[in-house]
Amino acid sequence: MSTIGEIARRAGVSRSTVSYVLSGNRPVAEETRRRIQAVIDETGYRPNASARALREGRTHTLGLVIPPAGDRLTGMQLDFVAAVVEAAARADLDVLLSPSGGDHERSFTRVVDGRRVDGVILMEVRLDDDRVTRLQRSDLPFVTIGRTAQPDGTAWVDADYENLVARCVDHLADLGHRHVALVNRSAERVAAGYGPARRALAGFTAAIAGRGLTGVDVCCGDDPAAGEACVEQLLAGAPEVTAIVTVNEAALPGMRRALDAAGLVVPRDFSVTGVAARQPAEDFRPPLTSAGVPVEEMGTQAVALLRERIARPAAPPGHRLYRPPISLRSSTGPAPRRVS
Amino acid sequence: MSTIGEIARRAGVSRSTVSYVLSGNRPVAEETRRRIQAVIDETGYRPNASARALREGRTHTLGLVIPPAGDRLTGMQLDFVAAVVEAAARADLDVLLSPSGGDHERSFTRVVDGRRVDGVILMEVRLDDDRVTRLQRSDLPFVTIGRTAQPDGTAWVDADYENLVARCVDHLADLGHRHVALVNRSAERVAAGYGPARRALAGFTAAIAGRGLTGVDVCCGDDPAAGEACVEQLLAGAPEVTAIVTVNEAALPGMRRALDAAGLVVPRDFSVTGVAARQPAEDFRPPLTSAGVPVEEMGTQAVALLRERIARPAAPPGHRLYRPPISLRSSTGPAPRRVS
DNA sequence: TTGTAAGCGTTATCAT
DNA sequence: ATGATAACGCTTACAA
Repeated sequence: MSTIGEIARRAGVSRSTVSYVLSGNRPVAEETRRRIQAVIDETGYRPNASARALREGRTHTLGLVIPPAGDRLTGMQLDFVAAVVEAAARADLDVLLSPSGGDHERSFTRVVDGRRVDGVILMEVRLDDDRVTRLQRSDLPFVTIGRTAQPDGTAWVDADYENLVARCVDHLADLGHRHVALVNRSAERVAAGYGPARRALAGFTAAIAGRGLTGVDVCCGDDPAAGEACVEQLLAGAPEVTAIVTVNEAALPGMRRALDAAGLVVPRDFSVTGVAARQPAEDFRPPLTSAGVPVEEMGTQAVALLRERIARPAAPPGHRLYRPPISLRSSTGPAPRRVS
Repeated sequence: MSTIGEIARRAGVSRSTVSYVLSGNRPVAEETRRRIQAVIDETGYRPNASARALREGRTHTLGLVIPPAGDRLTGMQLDFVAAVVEAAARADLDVLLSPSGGDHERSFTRVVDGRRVDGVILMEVRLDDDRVTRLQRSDLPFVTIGRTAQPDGTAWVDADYENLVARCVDHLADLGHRHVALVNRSAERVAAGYGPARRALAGFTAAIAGRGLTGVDVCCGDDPAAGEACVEQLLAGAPEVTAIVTVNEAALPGMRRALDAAGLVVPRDFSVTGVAARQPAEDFRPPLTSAGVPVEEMGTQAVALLRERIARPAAPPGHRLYRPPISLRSSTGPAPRRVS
C-alpha cells in the first residue's frame, strides 16, 4: 500500500517533487528525477485514483449506460459497447458500465449524481427519454447513441434509419416489387418510442407512398425464433408480398428459415434487404444486400464528441448522422412474376 | 455542485450530523433528521464518490477484465458481461470495464494498481495467464471465469469442459457412432492455452480412447463462415465421420449450412452435439442436443465469490465447477448405416 | 531547484 | 444529541 509520501521518504525528497516527476508540471533536476523514478519502478507505485480524482475534480472515467440484461443485448449493441470501450482505452479513459431501466435506477443515479464519471454515453435512447432529461439537469456532459425527438442542444450520433429504410424501399421498387413488407423491431420497442423502430416505420411509410406501392409493416422480437414466426405469418397473411425490408438483424436467421420452409428461393422468388451490421449481413444466405450501420465508427465518434464536450462544456454540442451506402450483395433481385 | 458542507450550512447543523443521517451510524434526533433530509431531497445531494472512496478505502466498484474487441466477443462472453453487471448492480456495485491484451496494457494497470476497484473479475483466462500472476502479486481480490492450470489458491468459476465433452462423446457412442469429430475453438486459442479449448480436447481424446472410437479434432474460428469451411473440409477429408461434438457455438450456423450443402439431414444422416449456451442451441435446426453452460448463474456466482473475497481476504478462496446436464433435443440420433 | 502547506469532500474519533 | 477536527492521498500555489 504505497503512497506518494512513502516514495518521497524513500527517495529523500518532498511529496511535491515526486508529484512533479509524475506529472512533469515543473522541471526536476535530472539526478533527483532519476532517483525518484528508480524508487517508483522498484515499488511499482501508482497514484491512488480516488485521491487524484478528488483533488483534480476529474475521474478520467466515462459512464456507459446500457440497456438492462433483461432484453438480451443484440449483436449491434454489443459492438457499440466494444467500440466505446476501445476508443476510451485509446484515450486512457476507463469505462464504468451502468445498466439502466428495469430496477436499476440506483445504478444510474450513482453514476450520474455521484460524480463518478466525467461524462456519460447513453445507449438505446427513446424519442422521449427521461434519462436524457435527468442528464440535462445534472450538468454532466453526455452524448447519446441514437437521438431523441428534439435532439437540438444535445450531442449525439445516430444512423439515419428513416432515410436508410426509404432507400431500401426505393431499391426494391426499382427492381419492380409492388408489395413490400417491413419487419421492424419488437412491438414493445415501437410502443416505447424507440427511435430506430419509429423512424424506420416513418421512412417505410413515406417511401411506400412516394413510390405508389402497397406496404405492410410488422413488429418482430429480437431473436431468430420471433423472426421465423413473423415471416411465417406474413407469408400466410399477405401472400402478395414479394420483398422484405428489415431493421431486425437478430431475427434474420429465423426469417431465412421461414422462407426456406415456404420453398422460396432468395432472391429468385423473394427479396430481402434492410439495415444490419456487417457480420449478420454477411452471414445471411445469400449475403444480405443492406445498409451497414458503421457501429465502430459511431462508437469512436461518440467518445470523441464526449471528450470535446468535457473539454469545452460551453461550446455547442456536436452531432453526427450516419447515412451509409447500401451494399449490394445477393439477396435482392427483380420481382418474380406471380399470379396475383 | 453541492457538498456535504453545503447541506450542513443550509440545515444549520454540522457536517458530521449530515453524514450520520446519511449513514445511520449514530442516532440523530427525529426533528433534525427530518430537517436535514428535506434539504437533501430538495437539492438532490449525493455524496462525492471519490471523496468517499478516499476516506473509506473502498470504491464500491468491481473491475471486469474483458478480451479486447479485436477478437469480436462471442455471444457467451457477452452473456457473462451482462450477468456480472446485473449481479453487481443488485449488490449496489458498479462495474469498471477493462479491455486487456492487445495494446491495452495501460488499462489493466490503471485498474489493478490504481486502487480504482475493490476487486477484479477476469474473463477468458488461459491455462498459464500472466494477468493472474500480476493480480496475485497485487493483493487485490480477484475471481477468474475459467481457471488456470494450477487453480488452487485462487477463486474461480468454470464449466467442466473436459467432462462435458466426454459425456457428449459417450452419448454418441451409445447411439452407435464409431467415428466422431471434435470442432474446437480457433487454432490461436488452442495455441494460447485457452482453458476450455485445451480441456475440451483432453476430454475428447480420453473419451474417444475410452470408448474405442476413432476421433478427429479440428480447430475452427469463432464465426459462421469458419464453421462452414471447417465442416466442408471435415466431410471431404474424413467421410467416415457420422457425428460432431462442438464447443464452438459461434460457428454453429455455418456448420449447419455445410451439412445442408452436403445433403445431410440431421439427425437422420448425421448427429451434432456439444457445449453451447441455451440460445444458440435452441436456434440450431433441429434444436441442438447440448450441455448448456449456465452463464447467468456463473456470472452471479463470480460476483458472490468476489464479494466474499473482498469481505474476508484471509479466508480460503472459493470456487465452483459447473457440470450441467446434457439437454436432449433433436440433433442427435442413431448412427446411420453407411458403406464404409 | 526544492520544500511547505492548503484544500479537494468524506467519515470517524474525540469532545461537549 | 450534536459539533469540531483529523485524516484519507493527492496536486498546486506560494515560499525559500
